[in-house]
Amino acid sequence: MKRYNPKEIEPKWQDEWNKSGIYNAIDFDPKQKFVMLCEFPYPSGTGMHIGHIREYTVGDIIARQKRMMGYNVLFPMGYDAFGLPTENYAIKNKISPIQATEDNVSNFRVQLESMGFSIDWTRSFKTSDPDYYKWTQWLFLQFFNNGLAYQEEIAVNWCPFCKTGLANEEVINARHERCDTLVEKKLLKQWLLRITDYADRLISGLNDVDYPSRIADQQINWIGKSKGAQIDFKIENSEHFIKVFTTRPDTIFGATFLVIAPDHPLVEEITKPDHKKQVNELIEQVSRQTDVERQENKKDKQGVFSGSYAINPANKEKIPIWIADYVLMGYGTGAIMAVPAHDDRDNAFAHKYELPIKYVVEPVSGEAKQNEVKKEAIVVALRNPKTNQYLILNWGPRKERYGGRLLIGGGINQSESLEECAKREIAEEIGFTNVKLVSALGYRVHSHYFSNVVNKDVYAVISGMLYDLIDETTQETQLDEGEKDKFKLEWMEEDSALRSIDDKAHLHIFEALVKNNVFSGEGIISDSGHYDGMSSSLMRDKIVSDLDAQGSAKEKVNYRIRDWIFSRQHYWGEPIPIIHCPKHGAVAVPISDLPVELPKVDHYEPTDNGESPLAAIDEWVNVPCPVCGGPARRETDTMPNWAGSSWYYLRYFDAHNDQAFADRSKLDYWGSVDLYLGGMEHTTLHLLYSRFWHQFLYDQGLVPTAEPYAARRGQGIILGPDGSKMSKSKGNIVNPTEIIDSGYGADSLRLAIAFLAPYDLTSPWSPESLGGTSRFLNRLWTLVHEFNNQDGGISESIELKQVINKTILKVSQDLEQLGFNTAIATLMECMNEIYLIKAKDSYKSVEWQWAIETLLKLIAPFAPHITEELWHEMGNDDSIHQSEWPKYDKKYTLIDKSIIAVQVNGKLRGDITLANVNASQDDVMAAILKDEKISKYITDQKIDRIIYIESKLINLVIK
RNA sequence: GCCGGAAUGGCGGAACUGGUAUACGCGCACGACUCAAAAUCGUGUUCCUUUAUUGGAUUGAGGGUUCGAUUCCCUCUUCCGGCACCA
Repeated sequence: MKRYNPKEIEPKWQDEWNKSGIYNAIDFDPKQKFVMLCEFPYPSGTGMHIGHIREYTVGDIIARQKRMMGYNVLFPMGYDAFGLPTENYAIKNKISPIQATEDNVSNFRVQLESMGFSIDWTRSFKTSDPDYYKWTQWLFLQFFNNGLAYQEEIAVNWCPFCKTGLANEEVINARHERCDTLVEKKLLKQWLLRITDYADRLISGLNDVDYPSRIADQQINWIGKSKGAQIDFKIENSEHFIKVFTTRPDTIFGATFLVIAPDHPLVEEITKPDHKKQVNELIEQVSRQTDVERQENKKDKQGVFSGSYAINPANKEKIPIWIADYVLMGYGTGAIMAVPAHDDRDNAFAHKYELPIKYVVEPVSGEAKQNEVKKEAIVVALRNPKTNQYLILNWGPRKERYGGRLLIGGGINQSESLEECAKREIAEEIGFTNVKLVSALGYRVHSHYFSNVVNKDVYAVISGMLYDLIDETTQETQLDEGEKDKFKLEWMEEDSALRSIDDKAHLHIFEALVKNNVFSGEGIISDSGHYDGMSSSLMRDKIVSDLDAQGSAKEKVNYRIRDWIFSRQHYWGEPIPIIHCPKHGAVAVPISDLPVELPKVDHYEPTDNGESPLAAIDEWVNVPCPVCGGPARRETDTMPNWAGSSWYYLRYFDAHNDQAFADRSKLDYWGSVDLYLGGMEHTTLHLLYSRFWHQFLYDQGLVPTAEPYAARRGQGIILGPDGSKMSKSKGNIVNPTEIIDSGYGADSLRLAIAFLAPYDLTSPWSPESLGGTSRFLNRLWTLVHEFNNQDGGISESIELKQVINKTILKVSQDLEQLGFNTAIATLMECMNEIYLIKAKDSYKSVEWQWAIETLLKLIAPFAPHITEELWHEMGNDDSIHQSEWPKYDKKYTLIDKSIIAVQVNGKLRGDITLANVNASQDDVMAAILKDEKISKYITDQKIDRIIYIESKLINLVIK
């Protein structure tokens, strides 16, 4: 018998497929289309890594199965070729980036083919092809012509290692995501794309696509929409207003000062002469700070008083204007109203500079009920300073509406001060008389609860206080006889008290007093004129509309996302197709002159001065203005490497069109991508950028769909065998080419990688699993060869039909949900069972022929080479990959006998087997009583209840 | 701090809308074949107890709902990812 040798059969079939072109997609085919897209690779010098293999293997499995299911599948591949790594690689090796790209691309192509991916190579391209980037430039001009691409001088994130400006999305923890270098700020004139105009659409569009919530949430998070109000505060003795953005306009009566950013345009205007020195010092100090230092100094906020005051438009009060580093010019309006009572940062700042704190929101717990008894009350946290413990009253087990552990509390008597009340309650309930007030909560707490003392619903407005116990001598308590034993006293440390207090209002008071928490939640408005008593959510709408009526506020939505910085100061990218004319400003390069090709030069090293290396090439830079023909200069910045990938999927629909980025009829046919696989790290980069481009193109009527990708799945990272991220320095990199060459072959690798874990899960690579998958393929090989060598014997096996049909059902279901690991497990199980069946009987028959061919088809998407080989060895002439996906026969997937689990009081005590599928409860009970092993658990017991789940389980409840 | 996700044998992981936890694979142990090894095949493999039978425990921890919870609810711990002086 011939041995299974992947090295022999895999290249053979790869060649065969290449020649026959069976994987090429057909435009306008009447079959239903399916676009299976995987993120195209960046052709680096190091070749493909295992992460690529995972993504493309999974994409290939789906593409192959969909093809067998009768879809017209487009499974394309290209190369994301522009960008820094190639440029750096070329500089280092002293070759041109064009050459470096060619070399790397052909290397990738060989690797991709060695995996047997069913890619339509006729539609392949790389983003650095002038034929391709012509259209990237053309699309950029659509943005430009619609005012969505603009130039501005701004402080950009500058990577000193890569010597280029970066988009916010490329900066992770103040470092460049590619090279991990700390970024600096540099003032440069940059091209930007107005992605902020699409912020809302990028959020709402997520409702129309099938993305996992972790991806959608991350994008929503990144866009950072927050609803609030913009409020104008008039500067005293000035015509100017300071606009502040706040999400909590309901707290405006608590605004005791304003803070503006050090780089706010009004700083000079409001700074009084005798404050100038301090203000300038602050500005200088802040400007020296790097982002990292700013992060570190977060806790210690620096600020100075400007000397000016503003008028709070809500109550016309005069409040000081401060300048401080914790307010950022880059978000909102660069100015805030500070409400130290209800904001952590403002609170810290107010404490540091001794600014007033005014409470205007009071928390509420419980729900208001009809006919509540309203009362004023106090709650006291009593501390023993010697032991640092707090007194808790234990009112017995916590019931639905009363009991549990509480602080000391009680109602306030008429004409009694809070302190008198507190002292009285402590004395009455506990008996301590020598206590001292430590602090009182600045606001009250509203609590709706049920009192079992008066047997009524109570609405208490509670003042909280913290007392120290000075003298532990106990005096007789003055409780009534009945009340005495109602609670026990417990002394607790702070932590256990926080965990033990059962009532929300008491807990809030305790936490606020002991931990000095700032209350930033919702509640009831107080100390705010005629708004008192409103809920904060109602107040929020009311105050904005009232102030709006005076013209000093309006509703406002703010976004965290910034416009996309689109300039790069590098050679290896698409030139931005703009010509700067002294008379006409920035002028678009006419379409007939596209593409603006990169000049072929010897030196293209980046510069330190923020200028692109292209700026030094005079003969390329100096061109006539397309409008007036006068002397003008080309834009010398290039596009980021996210440009080419923002629309590449559309190009696959019509890859070689030189009249348009793609023909409209082909765009209409292929529509949007049906399934898009890619890395989680692109969620707020490429995935967001390309959705933005696509939405814009849709608005321009250039594409037929509103969203580019109907469904997206993010892939988990494959870690090194040691469980940590693969990296050169750790030496734990797994090289796919080595695995193929070692003799396991592509099929074993494909199986191992798909079997490893669910696609979206990060998990470590285990080299041993290749042994398992390769054993599985060997068993398949043996099965078919033994079958082919049999001569005669007839077998009719219901069992065989059942096994195969159940496998068809399960594998089809699993693939639908991208459950590759469980699909393979099912196939392995199927193989095990087939071996058991075949051991019982000779198996040359029509039925076995069908069973084995079906099994081959089910395995074909996972292991395309070996199945194609065996398919042909069984006498088929066509390709298995063009055969039809098997359908299951329902008759053989149903259960034909029942094994019923028997539980007694929920504990498994055995099982009984009945021939009848729909056995009644009485049948089952009869069988149980006959079964000694099980019935011993129920003899002499009264069966209280029987729960019977047909053909599955019976549970006998015994008292 | 905020938003996601996760926690199941020695390891990767499985379990549909609550219904026999640990499928499948790896690893390990023993056996067969072999002079021997590898490969292959067979058997076993959650843990504790026991020679075995048996019994008991078990899905990060604690509580709840239920006849029954890996699955639902509450509290907490740890880990991973994202955001973060965002007003």
